[in-house]
Amino acid sequence: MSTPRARILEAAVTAIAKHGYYGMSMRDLARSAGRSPASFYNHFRSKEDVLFELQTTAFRRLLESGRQAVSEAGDDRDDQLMAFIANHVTYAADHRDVMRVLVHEASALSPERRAVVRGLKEDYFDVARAILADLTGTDGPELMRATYSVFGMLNWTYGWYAPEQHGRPLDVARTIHRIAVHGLLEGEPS
Amino acid sequence: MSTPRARILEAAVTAIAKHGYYGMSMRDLARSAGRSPASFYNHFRSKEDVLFELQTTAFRRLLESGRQAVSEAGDDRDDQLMAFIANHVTYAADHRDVMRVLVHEASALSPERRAVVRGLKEDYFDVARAILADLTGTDGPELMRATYSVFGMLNWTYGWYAPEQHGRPLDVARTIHRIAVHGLLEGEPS
DNA sequence: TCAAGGTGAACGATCGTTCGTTCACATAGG
DNA sequence: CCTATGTGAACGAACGATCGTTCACCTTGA
Repeated sequence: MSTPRARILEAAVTAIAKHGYYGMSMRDLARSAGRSPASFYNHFRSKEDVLFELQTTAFRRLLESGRQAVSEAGDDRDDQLMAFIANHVTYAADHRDVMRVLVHEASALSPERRAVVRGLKEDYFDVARAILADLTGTDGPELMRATYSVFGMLNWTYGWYAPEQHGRPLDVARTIHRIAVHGLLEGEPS
Repeated sequence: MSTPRARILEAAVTAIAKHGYYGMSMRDLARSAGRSPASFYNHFRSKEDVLFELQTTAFRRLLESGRQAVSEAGDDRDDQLMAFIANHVTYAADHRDVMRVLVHEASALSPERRAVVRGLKEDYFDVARAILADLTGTDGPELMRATYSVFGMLNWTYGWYAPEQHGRPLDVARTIHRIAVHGLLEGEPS
């Protein structure tokens, strides 16, 4: 069963990912969701509400599954990092349009709502930062640069990953984890 | 001296980076550039022309400076990679709005123009891929995953780098280069 | 019979763009 | 040294189209 709300959200993810928030018209969205533009307003109060709901629910899901994956990975920091990376890459591969909306369309929200999303983003960031802090023993700007760099590898995947060319999501996760921990030259003399 | 075209392009970069291509109105752009909306059309044929010119000139500049940096780095692959990374990070730090437009706004162009930009992107990608291929001895999907991951670290910088918090651009470049080559655990027992 | 959810039409606003005109200035003819 | 003519760039106003949203009304299932 799919409620009207769910159908609209689903169509909105696709449309926003393709054309951007401002590039998606309500008429296009309604047509994709199989209803009239007017019907939309029986389920949402405004266009911005849809974007906000998309971003918050997706981020909460990602945050929650990330925390759970880490907690199930045991005490080894390396395993925890791999679990975090694998969860993120798998989620991104399964919800590419959602990831694109998360990365691209934060600035279209009102300041208050943008702050909510930013808060979720920081919570998620801190999960990885804590692991990397223990793993590397660094802190301060160097820890921040390293954490952001790892997130760079993770967040960029939505833009290039194609299953038929780049292997399974877990292959991508392993590559990223290996680079993060050992670099490209693992096992070779430097 | 700044020509009218240059002033418009400058204002457009800022406006598109802030609101997105569809979110930037011609009236806002004209006001930021200190002229009327009508005057704009004495210098450009359409709104899309501005985006296209922005993306192509910026990408060509980045591509050219990247190639030059690599060619000046000598024969050592590791030095070449560092030169490529440093050039990219420095450019991104000096032109953050441009980088945001490059990363976010490719889909607003017509298919033909999008293909042109994609071609530049692939040329730039290949510069790094060639270095990484020699450096790691890998190829195929694993090489692709690794190259994309390095680009992830690079392209993500525009979103988080703040000079007052994260050191100089060269510090960021060194962190990324170190992770790419040796990983986070350089010098430590694994 | 009555709410819940659907719709076409229309709202005012704003979109990218064009139009007709004016202004500043450069060049050339006498 | 004037004046005439041409030109590039500026402008306010307006174009038709489309924007997000609302309204009055219709259908439908309990």
